[in-house]
Amino acid sequence: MVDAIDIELIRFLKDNSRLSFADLGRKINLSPSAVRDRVQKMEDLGIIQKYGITIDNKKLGYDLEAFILLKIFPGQLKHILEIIKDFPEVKEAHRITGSQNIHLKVVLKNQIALQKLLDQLMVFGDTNTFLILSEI
Amino acid sequence: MVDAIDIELIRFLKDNSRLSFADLGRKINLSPSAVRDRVQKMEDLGIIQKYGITIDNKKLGYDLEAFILLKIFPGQLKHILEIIKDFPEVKEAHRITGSQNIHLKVVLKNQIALQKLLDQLMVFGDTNTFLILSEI
DNA sequence: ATTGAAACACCTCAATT
DNA sequence: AATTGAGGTGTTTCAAT
Repeated sequence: MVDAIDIELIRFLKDNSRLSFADLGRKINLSPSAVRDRVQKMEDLGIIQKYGITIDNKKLGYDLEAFILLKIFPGQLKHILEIIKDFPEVKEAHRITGSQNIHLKVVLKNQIALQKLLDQLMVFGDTNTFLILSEI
Repeated sequence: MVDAIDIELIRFLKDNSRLSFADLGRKINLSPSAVRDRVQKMEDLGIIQKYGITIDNKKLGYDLEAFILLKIFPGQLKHILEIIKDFPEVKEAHRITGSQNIHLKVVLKNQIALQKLLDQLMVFGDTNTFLILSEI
């Protein structure tokens, strides 16, 4: 289904998703067409889900990043699952195990924006916020 | 520094980083050269940090994803900061505020792999693990 | 900062191995 | 599955505005 060459392709695309099929082929000694077939196969199988970019949010004026754990109040879970991705500040949302049921990664301009977001989230459950100091 | 057109370009590239400059130009009515100059400017400024892909780890046999909060033992922080990214299971690592100082996102084949990872991390601090049930 | 044009590279598809 | 070759498209560079 996926062989060692596919894993190599994934490795190079993870590092730079804008590499051309020709460039990828040169790196692993394969023709552009063969590379194309393999990449398309992985797209069709849903192994490659998306080609994206990483942005430096600080440089765009979003100086605050945080993880928020939510312990949703009884009966509110279905509702919050429907609306959580409509918050533009929420970049990632996961359901998790434990006494807290939702894990968010949020990006914000400043503490005031965080406060406003927490005010909104408080309606649905108890919040536990961890500010991100740096990437490692 | 960055104007509304740059933000538009970022928006399209976030959705599909393999779009050609010509395609991007068609979407926002700009010449390929102009698009290229703007994108390169954002790369040079470090606003665009990386072109990457999103992988469906489950389809590659990595069925387990988790967040791990670490409360590092006194004197161990410097050491773990140096080695944490050498763990192949660790996909993201952040320093955070709170009584726990490090937040990890890890991807694993199964519970046994998680157990082995936790055994290694226990040396440096107390661990608190949240399994990821699903993305929202 | 943007446009336009020419040379070059790349992508795609079909035929072939 | 991979390669090859051909036609169409995209990219790059540079001069001009």
